[in-house]
Amino acid sequence: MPNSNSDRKKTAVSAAPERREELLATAAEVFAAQGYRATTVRRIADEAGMLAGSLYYHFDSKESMLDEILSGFLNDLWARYDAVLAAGLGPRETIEALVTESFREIDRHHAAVAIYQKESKHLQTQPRFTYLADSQVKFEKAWLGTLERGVAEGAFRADLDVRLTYRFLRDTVWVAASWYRPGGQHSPEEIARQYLSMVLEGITLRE
Amino acid sequence: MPNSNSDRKKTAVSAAPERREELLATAAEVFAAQGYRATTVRRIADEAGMLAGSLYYHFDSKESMLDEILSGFLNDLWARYDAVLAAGLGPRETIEALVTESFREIDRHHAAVAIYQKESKHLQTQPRFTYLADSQVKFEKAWLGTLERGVAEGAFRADLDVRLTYRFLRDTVWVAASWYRPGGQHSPEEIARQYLSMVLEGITLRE
Amino acid sequence: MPNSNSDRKKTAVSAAPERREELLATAAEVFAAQGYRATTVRRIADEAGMLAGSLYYHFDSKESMLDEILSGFLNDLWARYDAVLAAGLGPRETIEALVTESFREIDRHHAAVAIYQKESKHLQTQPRFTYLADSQVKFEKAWLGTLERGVAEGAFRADLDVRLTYRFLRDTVWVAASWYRPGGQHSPEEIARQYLSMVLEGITLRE
Amino acid sequence: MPNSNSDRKKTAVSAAPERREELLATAAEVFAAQGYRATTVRRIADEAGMLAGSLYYHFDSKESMLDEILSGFLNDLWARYDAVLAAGLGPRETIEALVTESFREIDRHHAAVAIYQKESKHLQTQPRFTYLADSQVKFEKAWLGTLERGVAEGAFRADLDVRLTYRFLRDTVWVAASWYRPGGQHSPEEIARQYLSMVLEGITLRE
DNA sequence: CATGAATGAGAATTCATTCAT
DNA sequence: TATGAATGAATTCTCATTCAT
Repeated sequence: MPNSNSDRKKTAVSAAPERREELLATAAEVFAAQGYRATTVRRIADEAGMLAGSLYYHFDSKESMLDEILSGFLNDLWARYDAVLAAGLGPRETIEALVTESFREIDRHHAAVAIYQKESKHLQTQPRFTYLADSQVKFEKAWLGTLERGVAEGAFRADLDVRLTYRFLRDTVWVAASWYRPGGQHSPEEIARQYLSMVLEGITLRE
Repeated sequence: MPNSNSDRKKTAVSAAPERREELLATAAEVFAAQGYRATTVRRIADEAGMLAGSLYYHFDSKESMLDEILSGFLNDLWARYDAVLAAGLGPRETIEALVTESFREIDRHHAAVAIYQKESKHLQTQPRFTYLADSQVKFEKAWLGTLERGVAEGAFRADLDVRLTYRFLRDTVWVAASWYRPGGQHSPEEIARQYLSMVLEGITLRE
Repeated sequence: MPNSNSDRKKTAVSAAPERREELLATAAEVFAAQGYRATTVRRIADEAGMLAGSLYYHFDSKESMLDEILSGFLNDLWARYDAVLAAGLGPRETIEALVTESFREIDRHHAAVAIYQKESKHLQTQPRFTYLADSQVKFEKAWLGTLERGVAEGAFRADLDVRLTYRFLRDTVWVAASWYRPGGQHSPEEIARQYLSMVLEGITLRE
Repeated sequence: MPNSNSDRKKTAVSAAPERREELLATAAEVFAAQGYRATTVRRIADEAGMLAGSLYYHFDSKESMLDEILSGFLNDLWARYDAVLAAGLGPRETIEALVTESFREIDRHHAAVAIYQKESKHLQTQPRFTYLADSQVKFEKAWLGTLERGVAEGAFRADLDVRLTYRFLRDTVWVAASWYRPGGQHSPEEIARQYLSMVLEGITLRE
């Protein structure tokens, strides 16, 4: 598990875990909309209908809210990725499954993903968030490995720079969190299908 | 014109424009690395070898530095996009040219592009930065229009959602700013070529 | 209504109004003694026994403290002036009542009056303080009108320039705030009596 | 002489004394309009058509400009007051002459007088400006003395508090600087005449 | 004489956080 | 659990002043 923070130090009271979740969801929404730094604790409290100080009954810092949001998302993500990777699929099918799971994660945790996109790069440098870097390494291993396997097995083109392709795929998928809104026109699966079609076949028409 | 701020209100002094540019480049680098909010004016000054207060001889606020960085980038971008759009190319060639110019812009203004990526969404709501929204509208018109023309003329597949394809392309290109470093292994043109190949032909191998 | 600011935008919190009043009184005292600009927020906080930042729990800016002080004074003043003007007195009695009420206001709000004297002229130009100008217009209407009525009815001399007389009276009264200290030798009523005697009868001895 | 600063330490260059006077006049105007503290050196320089730093060729500080303005005014004032006091006039004539000279001073130095009104009280506490306090003492001696002499000789009413009357007269005269504009409708002498008439005879009509 | 570019000492303000109630 | 009131450190910005050119 990349996120050592999942075994939470008993922050404040362990009580009413639903309230925590509610508050975290609220916080995630605001972090995603305004950026972590630009978000004041007071703003989150407003949104939650309480005073800023009251949040400290539930969490011990603004940073720990962020931590919990991000590690919650990554835990969930890896549970699903690991299942895919353990399934023994071929390279193309693995990519398809990973992309689909990713869009489902965006659907489930869209605020967390948006935060992850924006903040992860410079958070990684802080000790508390090294699990972000760990996750990225593992992520790269999974995707790059699959692509290389695909090239070796003749499923994917050999004339493309694999690292470039990896980045292309990775960004392409996650950046969708910036515009995706759950409950919109397309289901995650439908978006995944279209994305995969573009990525795998290209947008050029052929007869 | 998306960036009405190009006709700059005579900020502090019109002064030595090279110094301004230097300072803006420094600021852009730091903003890109740490995020706009997380960047302190003092940090920029340190990087520039002066005291925080001294920056205010050249700019009248941290925000106006950001403004100048973003509008400078967008002005430049639109000059090139407009040239492409005025060239009367076919849809596929237009897309190729736009993608190539975009990677060249990432090369020239990589810090500005990174900032744009991270901050533009919530900056758009501030009156001072409405030109960001204007630019985005114009941007969408140019790309979406070209894609639609391509579908109509049989250059691009008709079975894909065009808006989705547009977002896919757009994100695909710009997000590269997050990892691109000028002077790296690949030239902007080389990256553009690979990206275009993926996007146009897909990554699947065919005989 | 001259002081549109009386319907206060819910500043920080509506909170314990006594604390606010205490703090405002402290602030007014310091503003009056040192001048608004020369007064630091830190000085007010010191005087109030708290840290500078803590003041911002109660007020959202130094300026809003000033605003509240001045509009509080003017609200009070106009309540009393309006009562006098509605009482249907003759010109001389009206002048006597206005002068007396004015000295009572100086007694009640001596710091606010001193601030008003020093700062009102250049504050009027700021949008937030237009009510100062409005008040002055209303003020002039009340006093000038009464003087003119007095001249018309033969109560006051006709050979004096009425506007000059108005300014003379107005300044004469308010400038007293610069030396008046509540609880001093003379009551406001006693001072009013002497001032009225000078203004109405002159200082020359006659048999 | 109360203003020991008239024998100026050779500030910067003694050169071009007309330029100094011009600059001081400009500074005085701005100080009077915005208040000393609220006036920035940059604003004065703007008004004078130069850059802020350039002022320091002429003066060694913002404070020394203020000093020069105030002491210039007081020197001039006392030259005239002393002449009046030395003329051996009766109390009423002395008062008349002092009032008239005062309004002439307001005409000549209206900005300086306005500044004096606003700032003198708290400047007095600074060592550099003790001459303001000295002047006030001398001033009180001259006016109070004349009033007392007038009461003793039967020229003025004995039923008024002399100190109150003194303050009344003093304030009444100087405060006029806040609205007086040279070149306006009334000459200083005309204003003096009306003021004296009010103060001496009162504003009540008598047959 | 004047400019341009800085300095450095505050100033107001923000905000995460604490804590007694 | 939540509130109200504060703390204190940091942050942006201001401005008088300096000084080499």
